[in-house]
Amino acid sequence: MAAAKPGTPQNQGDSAPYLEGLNDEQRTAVLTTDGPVLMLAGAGTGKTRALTTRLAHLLHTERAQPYQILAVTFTNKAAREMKERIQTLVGDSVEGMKWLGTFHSIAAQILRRHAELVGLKSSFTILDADDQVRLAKQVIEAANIDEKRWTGRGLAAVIDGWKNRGLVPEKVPADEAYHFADGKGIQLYKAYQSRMITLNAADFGDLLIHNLVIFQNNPDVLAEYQRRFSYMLVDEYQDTNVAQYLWLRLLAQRHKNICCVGDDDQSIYGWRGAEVENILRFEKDFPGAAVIRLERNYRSTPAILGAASGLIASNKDRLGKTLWTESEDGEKVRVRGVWDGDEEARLIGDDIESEQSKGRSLSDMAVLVRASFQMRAFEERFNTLGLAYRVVGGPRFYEREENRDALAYLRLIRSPDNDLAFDRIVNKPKRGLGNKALQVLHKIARAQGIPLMAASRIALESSELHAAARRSLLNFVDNVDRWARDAKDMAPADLAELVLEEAGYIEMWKNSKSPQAPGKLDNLKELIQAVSEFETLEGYLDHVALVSELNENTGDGQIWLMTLHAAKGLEFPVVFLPGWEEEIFPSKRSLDENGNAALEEERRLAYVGVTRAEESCRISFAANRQIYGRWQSAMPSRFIDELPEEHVEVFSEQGLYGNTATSFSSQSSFDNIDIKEDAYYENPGWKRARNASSRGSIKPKTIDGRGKTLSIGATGKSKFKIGTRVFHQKFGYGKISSVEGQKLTVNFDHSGIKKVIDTFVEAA
DNA sequence: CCGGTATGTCTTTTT
DNA sequence: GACATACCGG
Repeated sequence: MAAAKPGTPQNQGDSAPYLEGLNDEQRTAVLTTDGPVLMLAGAGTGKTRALTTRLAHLLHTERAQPYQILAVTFTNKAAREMKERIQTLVGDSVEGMKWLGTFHSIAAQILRRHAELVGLKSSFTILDADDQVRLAKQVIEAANIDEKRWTGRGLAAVIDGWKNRGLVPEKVPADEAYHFADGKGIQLYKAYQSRMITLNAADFGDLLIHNLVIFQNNPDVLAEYQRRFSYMLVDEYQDTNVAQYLWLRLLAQRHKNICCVGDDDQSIYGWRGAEVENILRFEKDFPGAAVIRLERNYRSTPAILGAASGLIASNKDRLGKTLWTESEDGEKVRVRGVWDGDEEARLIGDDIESEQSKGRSLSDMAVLVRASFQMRAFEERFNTLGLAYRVVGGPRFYEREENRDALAYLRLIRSPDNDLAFDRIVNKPKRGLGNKALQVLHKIARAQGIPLMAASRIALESSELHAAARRSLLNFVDNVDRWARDAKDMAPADLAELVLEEAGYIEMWKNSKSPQAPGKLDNLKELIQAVSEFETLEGYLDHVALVSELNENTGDGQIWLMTLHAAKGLEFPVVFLPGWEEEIFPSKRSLDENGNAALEEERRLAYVGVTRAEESCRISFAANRQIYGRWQSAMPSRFIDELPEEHVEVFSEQGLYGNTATSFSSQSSFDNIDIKEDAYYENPGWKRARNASSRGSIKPKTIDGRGKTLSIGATGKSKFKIGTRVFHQKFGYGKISSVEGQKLTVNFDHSGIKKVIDTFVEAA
């Protein structure tokens, strides 16, 4: 562990009321206002409190005016929360903090002011991920590259990767060109960028890249912002990518009052370009930086904290923290092995009902999964039980087909040059303007270097289109023109309604016999409702570009269901962590792509999961699971083995983790368990598991102090030998091809080769 | 031009 | 198993 080097708190004597109740470290973090500060804040250590108080302190002591503070977060939600909490501390002067927001929204603000310096107009549109892929695809098509091999999606990902690293096409290392389309990667990147300029558009990565270019080429502009931002604060610093890091470093050069807050153990966005390196390197980047560690945890019980700490200790390259708590001992972390995914959902459902019957609110409980496909089993189970639940993160509102279509209409009305919008809705609903007509328009547009709307007008004058197509296109163009006039003196919500109605778009869904149609109509109503909160169409479209969700409805009385990623920053009294199986968690795909770095990131994800829990943390794994419609056998996650056994209690039928009686404690904690609480031992699911395994006694076990971590995986010896024919409940008959501890590799007659635990097969 | 079937894909996700 | 895209036949 690196030695902590707390900075000298300036103004130590300050005794403003907002400082009350802070612990020493938090207080130091608030009062060390000048110079670079790295605040290493472990999970549940009151980070947000320290950070908002710090901002309040800067304002209160008039070290800075609200508009001189740059405060960046990653999500809109985090920005909103920060604003609200500062407001409770300093009141309305928070309104002056116009530089409080996400990286992207602040970069967009700056770019709008200087757009012409990179060849854009300040009215540029911001493209979302879907548009990016579409555009990338067009670029590939135009370059005559095999679209089967090199997809738009792939190109968009490569370009995104470069942008995350702050690389404009000219700066991409030559040897990286070969990663895509036989060396054409950079050329395609260039083509993509010039297409963006023609469209007067910027994607999310561009917002930052353009900022960097502007700052580097225009020292006067950079100096202006450097002067302005006398204090800077960055939340979730461990999630910054290189581009964001460069941006921050440029802006901080003058005053050097930059405070970065983060936790290297919670860096879980590496796959999106985040560099943990940024936080590990902070003291080198900013010599003389004060490093303040927040290590007192106010959230979880000692067992939960102990389990999490033990788990994360397997990672190398950590700055190192020792979390501690004064809270009372609570229950140990529970690990439960079950037969299959259905049973897992059933048992968790039962647990939730039993907690509920003890008076716990549903909104105090959360199910956190590795990947969203795991959610379905729980949704189904909750539905049959009649339990209210709420999915966080699911399909995003503005990414839904109908909403994107509606937005395309509005965007086209606002900027007729928006070819992407034109493409999207010119034939939606069907107007008889299919591929052929579109090809004509594209040809004209490309030949003359004009937008598709303008090309349409020319096509109408020519005879290149059939009469029917021409009539239809004329009608469409006239409509768009008329709506653009209407837009000038109509409330945006009224306009949206009028347009969708007159375009026949509402009608299209009303006539649709798709089972999803009613839901889509509801979404359109919601969208119009959302528009009505804005006074101008521009205001609305600008807002939408940087926000993917509607304002969240509160989750009172509903179980939370979300991915581990979505859970970062949240906390719940009871947390369920299902699906702790090899290949799912850690995710095989992730490991295949990024090896050990990915494994460490998966482990951090596990750490994030466990540390969300305040009182009760319940991990589970299933021996069999249906993935993509196929049954797969699964081994318990290595992360389960890494949990320190003193903090863990295993509830499972004996066979599941393959231990013989001797490798377990003979001391059973069964007698200590409140039967009402753990009624699942008598419920149908449990009985089924018992019958299915058709083996021995089922008792919960406590692990005693022999050995340091759990050994649920491959301990014990199997009684089976290579070559033995066996029978498995789900996979049928097969022959053993290898034995490793109690893991068997079996070649099943009908299900192929699988790894199974020996207690799940019997000699045939 | 449209609507049907075949084929391929399937983390994590904010902006 | 579900969904999206792609291609083919009417």
